[in-house]
Amino acid sequence: MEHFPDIVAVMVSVSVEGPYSYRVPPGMVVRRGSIVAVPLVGRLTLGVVWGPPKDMVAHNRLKDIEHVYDVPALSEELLTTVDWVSRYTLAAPGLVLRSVLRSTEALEPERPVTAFRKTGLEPERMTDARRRVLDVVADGWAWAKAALVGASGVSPSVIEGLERAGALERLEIPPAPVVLPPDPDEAAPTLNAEQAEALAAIRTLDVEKFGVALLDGVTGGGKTEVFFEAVADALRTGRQALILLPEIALTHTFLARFTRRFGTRPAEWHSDMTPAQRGRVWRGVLNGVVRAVVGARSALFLPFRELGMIVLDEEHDGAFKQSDGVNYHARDMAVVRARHAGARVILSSATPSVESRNNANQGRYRHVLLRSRFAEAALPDITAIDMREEPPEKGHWIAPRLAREIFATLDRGEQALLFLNRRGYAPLTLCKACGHQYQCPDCSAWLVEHRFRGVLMCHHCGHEQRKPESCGACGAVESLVPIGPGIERVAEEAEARFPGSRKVILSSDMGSNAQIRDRFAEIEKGEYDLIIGTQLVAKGHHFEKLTLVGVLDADLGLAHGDPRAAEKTFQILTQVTGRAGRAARAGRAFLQTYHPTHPVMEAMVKGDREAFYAHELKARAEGGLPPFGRLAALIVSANEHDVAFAFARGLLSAAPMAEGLRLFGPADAPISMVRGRHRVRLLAQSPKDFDLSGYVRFWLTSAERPTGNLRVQVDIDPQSFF
DNA sequence: AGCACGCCGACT
DNA sequence: GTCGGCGTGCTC
Repeated sequence: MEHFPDIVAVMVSVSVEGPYSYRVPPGMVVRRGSIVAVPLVGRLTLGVVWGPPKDMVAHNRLKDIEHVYDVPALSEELLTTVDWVSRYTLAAPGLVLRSVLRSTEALEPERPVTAFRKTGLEPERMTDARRRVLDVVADGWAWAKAALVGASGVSPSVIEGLERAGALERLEIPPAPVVLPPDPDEAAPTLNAEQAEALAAIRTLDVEKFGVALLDGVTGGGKTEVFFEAVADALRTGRQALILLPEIALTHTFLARFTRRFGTRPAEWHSDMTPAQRGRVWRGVLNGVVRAVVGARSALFLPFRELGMIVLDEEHDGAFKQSDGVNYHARDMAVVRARHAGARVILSSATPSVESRNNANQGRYRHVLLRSRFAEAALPDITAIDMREEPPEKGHWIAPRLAREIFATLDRGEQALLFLNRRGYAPLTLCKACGHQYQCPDCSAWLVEHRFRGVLMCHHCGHEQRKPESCGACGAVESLVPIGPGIERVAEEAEARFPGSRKVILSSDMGSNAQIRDRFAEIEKGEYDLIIGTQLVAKGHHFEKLTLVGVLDADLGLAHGDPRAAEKTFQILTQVTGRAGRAARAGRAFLQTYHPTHPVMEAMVKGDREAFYAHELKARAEGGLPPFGRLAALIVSANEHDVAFAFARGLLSAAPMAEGLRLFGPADAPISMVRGRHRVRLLAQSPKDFDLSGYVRFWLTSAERPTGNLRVQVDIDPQSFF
C-alpha cells in the first residue's frame, strides 16, 4: 500500500493559499486523494491529502489528522484539475476544493434499509390491516418498511405489531443503488444520414484520449441522439460520462430521452436536490456505481474516477459561467478536466460561442456540422419590423403587423410566443408630478415594478418594497407612472388584445425551477395558445404547435458596452426564433428593432449565420478581443466610492510593465453600486499566448494589499461587464 | 469559511 | 467604569 511518511500536506476546504501539514497518527493509512477531517482552529474541517508536506512547520504546531473517510481516494485527474482551476482563476485552491467536497452526507456510510419478510407464522389475532400486510409479503420477498407501508396502506405500527407477533421478521438490507447502470445498447437509435455522418466524425476522436468536438447544428437537427451515441461509446469502454446542461434545461423531457435511450434514469445533479439525494449521487460517482450523470454546471466537480466523456449541451449558454466564489467557465474547465482525464468532449450548440467556433476553425476542435435537410426546411422565416416605420400605438408594445400575425396564428389553432427579455411590469417607475425616479437604496439601479406581487424590486440585490400609493418624494397621490415594458405589461396588453386565448407567462421569478419545468410540460401538451416569456423560453424546449415567434425588443442586448453583446443577441434571437415551427411546419418570426441594418439583424433575416460569425470574428480579431486576446477584470469595491476609486488608481500605477499588455480604467462599473458597495473596474487585455492569470497574480502580490472594507475580485475571461 | 482578538460608542 | 459593535487576521 502506497503511503506517505507520518507528515502529509492536506488541502483544507477553506480559503487558504496552499495545503497545511498534518501528522498521520500511528495506524492510520492515507494516500494522495484521501478525504480526511482535520482540526483547524478548534473545529473539524474537511480536507484532502495532497501529498508530501510542502513547507516545514515546527513539529510542536502540527496536529493529527482526526479521521480518514472510508471512501475511495479522489482521482489524480481531479486533484490536478483543482490545482489548475485555482491557478487559472486565482481562487484559493481550498476554495476550489470546496466545490468538490460539497456533499458531507456522502462521506458517511449509507444507512441500511429496514425491511420485513414473512416468517410463515400466522399471528394469533388477525385484523383487516394485518391481512393486507400479509397479502403483500405473501410473495416471500423482503419488503422495505416504507414500501410495505405504501403497498398495504397501513400505518407502521401494524407492521411492528406483526413483528412482535412473530409473523414478520426484520432484516437490514443494503440500500438500493441510487441508479441502475445505463445500458449503452438498450435502444440504439436509427440515425439519419446526416446524424450518422456527424457521429462518424466524432468517432474519429480516439475514445481513449482527450479530444474535443464542436457539434454544431440547427435546433431540431438531432444533436442529442448523436451525442448520446458518444456517451454510449464511453460506457462501453467502461468509463463514466457527464452531460452538462444549463440548469433550466434539465427537464423531465431530457431525462426521459436519456431513459429511453439507456433503459434507466441517469443520476441527476442540480440545485433542487435534497442533501440526501446529493450524497447518494456523489458517493455513487466516487465509488463507480454511477456511470452517467446529467447535471448543471457544478456537476463538473463531481468525483469521477474514470471519466471518459463530457458533453456540454447548449455550450454557448451564459449560465455555464459561474460568477460567485470561484469565477470559472464550465465550458473551458470541462475541456481542462477532460484533458487531465484523457476524455472526449462534445460541445453542442445551434449557436456556438465565438470562442468555440474559432477553436473549430483553427482545427483545435473537430468541427462537426450537423446539417439536417429536414430541420433546415423548417427554419423559421424571419422578418424585421422597423419600429421607426411601424411603431406600436401609444401605450402598446406590440407592432400592428405582429398583432395581426398573432391573430391569424391563434385563429389557425396554433401557438404563438411573445419574447421580451425583461422581467416584471415596468423597468422604471416615475412620479409625473415631480419627476422622482424610484431607485434601489443599495444599488445604482432602478426599481422594477412587479405588479402581480405589488412590489418594486431591485434585480441586482433583491431589495423589495411595496409599491407606494403616493410619491415618496413630493407626496402627490396617484402620480406614479410605469415607464417602458416588462413581460407582465406585455401580458396585460396581450390579454386586452387577444381575449379568450389561453396564456402563460414564463420568467425566472415565476416560481421554483420545478414549477417552471411543470409550465414547460403544460406548454408541450398544448395547454396554452399564447406564451409570453423572457430568456427562459429560448432554451432547449420544442413546442410542436408553436409556429409564430414575436421578439418585442430585439435590440435589448445590443445597448451595453459589452464585447459579447452582438454574440449574445445573435444567440438569443436564433434560439428564440428557432422555437417556431419545428418538425412538420415551418414557422415565422418577427423581430421588432430600431436597428434593422445592424449586422446581427441582417444575419438573422437572411438566415445567414456564417455571415454573423465571419463579421464577429473579424471584429474581435481587429480589437484583440477574445478569442484573439485575453481579458481579465479586476473589480475593486468598497463602502465609499472614493476609497474604491483611489485604491483602483493605486493598483493601476503598481501594474508591472509587460509586452503587449494593455490596461483600461479605473472606471465605475456600469451598475456602480450593488448592495451598498461601490464598484470600480480595471480591465487587462493581453495577447492570446500571454499568461494573464500569472500576470494578475504577480500584480496583486506586488501591489498594496486591500485593507478595511476594500475588496479586489478577479474575473479571468469575464463574460459580464456589469 | 469561522472564530478570536482588538479598539471605539451607549449603557448601568 | 463595562458590554458589545464588527473590522482584521489567522488557521498546520
